[in-house]
Amino acid sequence: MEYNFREIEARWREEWHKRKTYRTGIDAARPKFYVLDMFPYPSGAGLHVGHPLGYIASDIYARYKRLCGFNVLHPMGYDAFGLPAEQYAIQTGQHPAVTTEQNIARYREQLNKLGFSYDPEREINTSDPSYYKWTQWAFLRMFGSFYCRRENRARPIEELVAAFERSGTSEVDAACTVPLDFTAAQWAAKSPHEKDAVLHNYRLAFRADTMVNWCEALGTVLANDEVVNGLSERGGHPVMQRKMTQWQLRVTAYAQRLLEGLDTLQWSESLKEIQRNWIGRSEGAQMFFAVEGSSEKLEIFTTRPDTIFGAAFMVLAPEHEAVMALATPDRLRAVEEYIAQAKKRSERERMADARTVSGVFTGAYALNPFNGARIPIWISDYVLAGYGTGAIMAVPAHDSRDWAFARHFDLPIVPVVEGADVSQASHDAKEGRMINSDFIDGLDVKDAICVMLDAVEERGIGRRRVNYRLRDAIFSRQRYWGEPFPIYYKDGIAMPLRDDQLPLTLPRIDDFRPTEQGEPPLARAKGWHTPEGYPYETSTMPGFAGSSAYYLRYMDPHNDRALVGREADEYWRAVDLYVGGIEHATGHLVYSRFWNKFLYDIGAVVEAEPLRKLVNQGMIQGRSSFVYRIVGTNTFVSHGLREGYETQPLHVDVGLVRNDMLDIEGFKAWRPEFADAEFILEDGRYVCGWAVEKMSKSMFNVVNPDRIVEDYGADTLRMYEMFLGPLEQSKPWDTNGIDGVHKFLRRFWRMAGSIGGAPISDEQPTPAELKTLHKTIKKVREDIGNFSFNTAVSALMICLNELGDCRKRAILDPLTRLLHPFAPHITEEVWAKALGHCEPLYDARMPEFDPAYLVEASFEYPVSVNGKLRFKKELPLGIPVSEIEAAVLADENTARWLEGRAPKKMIVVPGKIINIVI
RNA sequence: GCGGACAUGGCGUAAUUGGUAGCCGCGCCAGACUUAGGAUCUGGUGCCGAGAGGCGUGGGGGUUCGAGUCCCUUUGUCCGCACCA
Repeated sequence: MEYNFREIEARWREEWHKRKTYRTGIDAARPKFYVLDMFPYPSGAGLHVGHPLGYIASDIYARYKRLCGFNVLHPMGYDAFGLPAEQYAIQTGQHPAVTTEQNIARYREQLNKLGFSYDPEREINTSDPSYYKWTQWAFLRMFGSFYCRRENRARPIEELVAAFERSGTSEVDAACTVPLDFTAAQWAAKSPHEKDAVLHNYRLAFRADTMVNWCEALGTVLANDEVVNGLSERGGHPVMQRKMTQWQLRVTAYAQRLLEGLDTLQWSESLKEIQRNWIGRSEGAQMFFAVEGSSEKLEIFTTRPDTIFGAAFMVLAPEHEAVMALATPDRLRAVEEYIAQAKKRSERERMADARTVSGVFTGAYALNPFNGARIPIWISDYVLAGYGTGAIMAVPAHDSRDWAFARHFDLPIVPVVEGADVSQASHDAKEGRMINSDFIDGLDVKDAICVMLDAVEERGIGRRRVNYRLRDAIFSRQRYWGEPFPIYYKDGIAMPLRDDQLPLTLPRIDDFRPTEQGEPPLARAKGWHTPEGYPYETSTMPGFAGSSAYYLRYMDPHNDRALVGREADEYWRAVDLYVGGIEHATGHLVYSRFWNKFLYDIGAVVEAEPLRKLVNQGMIQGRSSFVYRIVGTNTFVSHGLREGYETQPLHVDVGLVRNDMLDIEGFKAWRPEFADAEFILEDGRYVCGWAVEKMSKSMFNVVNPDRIVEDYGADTLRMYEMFLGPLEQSKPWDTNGIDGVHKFLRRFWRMAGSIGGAPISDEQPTPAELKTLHKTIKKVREDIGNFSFNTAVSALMICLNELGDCRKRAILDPLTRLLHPFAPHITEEVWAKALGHCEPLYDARMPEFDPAYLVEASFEYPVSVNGKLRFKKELPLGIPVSEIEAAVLADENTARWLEGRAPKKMIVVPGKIINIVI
């Protein structure tokens, strides 16, 4: 009987649904295992063949863990808020809630066809009020908290207020936007608005003026990770720097813990490194420079306090607030012009000419705090307002950017580290001996830094300081399709809703554009205010809000009293395996860790780092096909014959190409312009060219998984996606190879599944069959453990090759279990129908190894003579070296290779190699 | 510019982690069967050479009895960060 995958797969989809096979609950008797995928944003385009790669890998792992006896939580849901649905709504008038619901239905159907073992009752949707209630709830907790540096955790804001009332800022050490200093009396004297502003300076979710990435085309601000090369990640629109009042999350308060936590995670080193760079910790000194003729001090940050005697000039960012006050009257106009020009330039323009040196002198001078030397103060956009203090001391001899600036404006370049020719380039390395540097002359750079840090603190010039590149996350978006803030405004003060007022649901509106006054679309909603008439916040939360704690919600998705109940949290605790793309390295994976650390601080969850192991699947690229049209004609020449013609390559839909051969009739029907196309064939066929490109509609290289499932079945698709190459590697999709995997499943079916062939026998397997089986079990278990699914699939194929035709239960039973994670439908069918098991395969345990057949029981020693490998000698494991030597010398092969000569020595590495030197 | 990863047949890849390079699959070649197909099965397939044999893991050098694997150097590809003081 043929392998009818359509019928088999439909049947088991139905059975799993009916039996609620993958329903998961707390089971204290079994160890738990939590396997999670990064949930998708349900875009209108549906899935292409690249999307399920990670889902297939995680499902294989989840099923494997179940077979090993674990209680596996393996859920799926939808990250449903987001910009594309809203953009689509603006264009078509279709409400995002409607399109999102349609898209989710489509995704669910597509995923369901792939045989994933998700618990359908745990599906979540971030745009569902019962879900975003808890996003709002977490936001309110952050709003009501500050970060106590002394306890190194978040504390209720009421404690801070109490401290202010008691003693002002004197006993407070808290993360803040701007350091403040006031007494209890001064606090008491503040107006409600002033007190509110002070508290926002400390809240973990707060409103403040800040430089933001403003995207005019999208009409919203964007977070740093949503801006790529000065363009918006979504849509690629230009992004400007602009000062605006925005909600923010004080992620910087957690910078150090986010950094340290990385060491406890089983993530790839490269991903950890990306996060370390993103957090960007640097140690140095904060120093104050007096300004000539002014009582104001200029505050700078440097990692190289040792080079202060080489400070030739100071540079301020154009946005620095002291700039206008510093500029002397004769320089004022030049300074103003420069600032105006800098403001006009978009982030992208600024980056584009990063190498062009520009700046103006302010006319003012700072004084070197060590020797009183006059140092001219300049402004330039190579100094960023957002990092450090927005001001630097420039040491052109030892910083390449300062060097370029000094060269351009002909400023002095004084070396303070020995052995550098600073006329050609700066000497940036932190090595060498100090010169021209007063009391630190002769010291090594590293020692000089330490001595200088002490000197700076002793003399009251400044203090040691750690700076982070990480910025606070801008948390409001001027959009409609996101979580509403549970905030209303009373006399201009942001007030939180009470927990029992949650969720604050998103009102229906039908025009999604900003208002004429430039307010967000929510300002159009009628009745968008509290019952008392106080207006609600009109911004909504950004995409990462809903995805920051979703893994917790899966543990307890229907709980309406807590984000996650205590019992569920303590049982499931953390995600044991998280699979997703590397593109979330600096976005979701930073925000999630921050969010969770906060929840941990307030006692809402029990784990500080809940994403224990992370595997990044590679991207599936497209494999585009080309036809070659002879220029000026409608004639197409086959790939191998195009030399000698002037041709223009045209993308052709990969659906019209099979094994690189063009379906000519299909091609003619594809586009009216090709209806009368003519072809120059090679060997009677039209061969297409190909190239690896991003999988996208415009390249006509999108492969839809539905079609693969239709043609080959889900089991084939699953195995082939794994077979394509290492999970973590990017690789192009190429349908060409899929027959090999499909053939394998057909052979398995013929061997184990088909009814009507030879009966399944209870005969004892031969030692060779058993050895093959156990070798395969060992290999597949190891490979799944290492996420090396491609080699696991190979091992299964080899197993069938070696077994030939074997209808023995003792072989087929374990083999079916072993194959099940990869090809769940066919194995269920074989298990129940051909092997006649009554209990579900789902509950079956993996067979234990039979030690008698372990491959390690013996070892094939490679024997080399004078370094040339000659043969392999199979010997039992664990015998002493002397016996190995004797056995090898007695071997007839040895005699042959020695050719009568006596061995000078033997090198025996137990379990490795035997070398004879003659 | 800085940081990271990678480089193996016509193609995707594998290599007991320092031990006979090329497993498995695609493609290709030959054969069988055939209702002629983009089905199935069997065998072959790194390169050069008629053969013996030689050469082969981007290039060059090194360590080692032995290197795809380790070290140095160089070239190329991909990714991340990019005036971060």
